[in-house]
Amino acid sequence: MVGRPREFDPDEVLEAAMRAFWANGYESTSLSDLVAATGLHKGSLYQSFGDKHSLFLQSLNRYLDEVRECKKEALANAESPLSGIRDVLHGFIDKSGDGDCPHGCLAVKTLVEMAPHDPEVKLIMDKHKQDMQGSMQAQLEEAQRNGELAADKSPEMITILLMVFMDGLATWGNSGASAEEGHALLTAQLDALF
Amino acid sequence: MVGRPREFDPDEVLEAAMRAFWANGYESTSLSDLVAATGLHKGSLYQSFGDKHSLFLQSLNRYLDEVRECKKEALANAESPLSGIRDVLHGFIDKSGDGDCPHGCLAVKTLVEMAPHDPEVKLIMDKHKQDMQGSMQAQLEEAQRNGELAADKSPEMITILLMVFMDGLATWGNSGASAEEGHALLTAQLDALF
DNA sequence: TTCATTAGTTACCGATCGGTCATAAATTGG
DNA sequence: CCAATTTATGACCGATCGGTAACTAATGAA
Repeated sequence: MVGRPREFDPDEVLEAAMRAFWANGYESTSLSDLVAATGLHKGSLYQSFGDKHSLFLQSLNRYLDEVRECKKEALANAESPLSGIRDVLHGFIDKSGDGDCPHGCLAVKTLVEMAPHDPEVKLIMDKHKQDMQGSMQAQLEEAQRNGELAADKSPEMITILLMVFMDGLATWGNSGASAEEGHALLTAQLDALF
Repeated sequence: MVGRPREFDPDEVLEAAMRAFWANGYESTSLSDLVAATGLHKGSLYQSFGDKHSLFLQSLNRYLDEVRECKKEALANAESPLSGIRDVLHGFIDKSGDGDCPHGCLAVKTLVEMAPHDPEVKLIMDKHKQDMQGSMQAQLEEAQRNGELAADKSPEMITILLMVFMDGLATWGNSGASAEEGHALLTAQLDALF
């Protein structure tokens, strides 16, 4: 038996909630904020997504899925392993700063705000880190086999340095840096490492 | 005329409050937490330090003062301009992770959590950034004059890349990296840039 | 000793927090 | 049309939030 049909698109609602968390972080985003952002009422939110923490986890996963999708696309269309890396990272900068998205990176915000004391969040972030690290390192190893990356470089170390750099760039962005500055810094960092 | 003498050391109290904010961030640190951390009552906190936001600003300034003091010492005792830079940054890693301090960096936490929507905090952080950037860049320029740093390097770019890297490292630390890993990564980053 | 002044303590404030529940509305199967 | 089921809505919950005011305690100056 089928009851009353829902009047909203769960996907749109989750997207709206994600943006709210993205803009303000977990603690500073109240249920009222989420109600305002999504357009539906408290009860409906709870019925469809569970409590605030659960809604956050779903928002976070959605965000990370988009990040991974973005990475996957960039790597698929890349001309070479090394330029794939470049494309992925420059793409992240574009995504973080474009007009309709809140500034900064939800992943970094979450890492700083929640990971230290929230095991569920930490698990998700650790998994994501593994995924990013794994694919970037694989890419660099292939670049090394192709001769695109010098043999004396360490793919693992370069990968980590790039990931740390991207985390730092997201933080740096909070003090007002633009996307262009971000691209310039990333280019310099890549030149230093390759 | 002199009234009843205060029964606590304002400096110790501010240190305790700072650690509380450091460990949990601004929003997640409630007045009850601060009362528990400092040992005094709400009323005394307000009388001596103003409201929560004001107390946070004082805690933040105290933290940043310590950071600058740490930097100043390291530079004063350095064998050369470039090793001064190394000492400062490795010193930061030691300070962030040692036993009696909360993990991570209050500055980065604050940058991520508050700077985007708190102008007073942003001003403080911008000033701090200027200070750090200025002294590091000056150090690198001197290194360049001494021939310790190659002439074709850009002191400004290296400075920013190092600051971004340190921000990233603080974030990275939230997913469980140890101080030793931090030192190893910093060494690699320095080797890439110098 | 008295009094002004400052600090410590407690009870209390309205607002908001995250979360629940009873009810109304909308749908399909019988 | 009626019952069963699901969703939407808004009133309501206790707890906690940051903040305040009234009162007590301790001090030095007069």
